[in-house]
Amino acid sequence: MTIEEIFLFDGIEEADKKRMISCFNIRRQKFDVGETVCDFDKNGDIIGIIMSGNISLARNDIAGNRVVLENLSENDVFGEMIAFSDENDRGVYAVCEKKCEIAFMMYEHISKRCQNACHCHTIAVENMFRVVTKKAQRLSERIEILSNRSIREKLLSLFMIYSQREGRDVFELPFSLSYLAEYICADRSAMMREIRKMSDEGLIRTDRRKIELLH
Amino acid sequence: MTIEEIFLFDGIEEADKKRMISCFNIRRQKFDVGETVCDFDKNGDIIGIIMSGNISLARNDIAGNRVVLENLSENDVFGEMIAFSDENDRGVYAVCEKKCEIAFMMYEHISKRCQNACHCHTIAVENMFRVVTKKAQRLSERIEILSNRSIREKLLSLFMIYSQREGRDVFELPFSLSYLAEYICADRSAMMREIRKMSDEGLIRTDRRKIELLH
DNA sequence: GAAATTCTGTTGCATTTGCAACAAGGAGTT
DNA sequence: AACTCCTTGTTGCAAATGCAACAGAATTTC
Repeated sequence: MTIEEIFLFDGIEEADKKRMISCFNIRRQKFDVGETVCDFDKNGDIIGIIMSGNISLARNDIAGNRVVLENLSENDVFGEMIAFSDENDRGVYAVCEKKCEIAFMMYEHISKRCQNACHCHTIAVENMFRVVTKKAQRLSERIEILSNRSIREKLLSLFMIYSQREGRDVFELPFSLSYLAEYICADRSAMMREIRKMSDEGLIRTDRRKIELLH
Repeated sequence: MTIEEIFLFDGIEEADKKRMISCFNIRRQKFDVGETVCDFDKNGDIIGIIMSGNISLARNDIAGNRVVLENLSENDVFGEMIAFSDENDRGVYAVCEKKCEIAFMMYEHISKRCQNACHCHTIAVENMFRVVTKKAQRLSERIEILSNRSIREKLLSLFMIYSQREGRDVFELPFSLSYLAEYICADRSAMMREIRKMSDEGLIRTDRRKIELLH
């Protein structure tokens, strides 16, 4: 993926696009699995756009557990200005999950008006708006899942979402069961136990990541 | 609060503002406690801005429990386009918590360009962007709280956020303890028990909604 | 000011969950 | 083939949690 293809510049003419790119002062950087992509304690005003690969935003809680806040892939945006409250989120960082390339830029280039490219700026803000809206939707969806009190309800809630998304009762999770447990904020073994119980009771049928909702 | 004071029009000149308001075709409506403000099953393309009072966005889960997704007050925005995924969120509705007045408008008036008021439109989108960003921050904050596995950790996480926000170790929750339990998605009695335990262990000192973080 | 409603606080008990620990299977590497 | 790493799957046990039910305090409503 090239910088010109970033969603931020969708709908902007080539000439203007080139102008903006040099004006935005974008820095590209590659990362390997496990590397820290960005530490938000030090980089409050930076935003990153994922050109390729996967990263996750995480935090280490008081007990030392890694808590995954979000998983991001191509075309997703991250940055303290976008999603974190400036005061409270000490210790949030982005870490590479799959070899990735990130485009970094300063937030103010988007938020503040650039003298030369007024119209392009407008479109860029609209593009940005669409992305943040989608992000809010995803966060909202996760809250809906997490707001269930039992592991069983969390799972059913998530399974129904994926089932509807696929349009049928059988579907395959796009991530590992370990990750699923992390996502619904439950202990993996407790989750496995619950999945087995649900199978025994005839609620679902499963084979590894393949899930079937019965009736 | 008047329509002219809505954040959406911040930074727009009076004359333009008037033009936009008539163009946006805004409908104002008052609601009493308990009334349904909006049912998103039927109103996918509407957005509402709270002029005064309080509402909450909620969903009834499979078991019939009311699950609060968000609580909103003056100047907050809600609408399916803003925060819900169009496919999965059947059964989401907004309900009045404190006598309120809402300004309703169609989403496309903001998203689509109006022939007459191009520049104003730009500013409106920027204003909207700021609000959605703040919303994403709040959702993110709640996920951080919910991602803790125990009630104790959820409480500590929330208490620390409020304590930092106030700038000191003593603070008063802006909502009831019943609501707090709903917000952290825990059983109220279990939460009360945990609060007492934490007091006994000298972690906190509490008197109703007044909380003090010790050491 | 009385009545109704909500909020705060408590307890016993059954169930769910987390934790720790282990083991088999698959994928990828050397 | 041997090795490593990660995923899936399992279990016992202690601890945390939800549920149901109750009661006094505070707040709101009429």
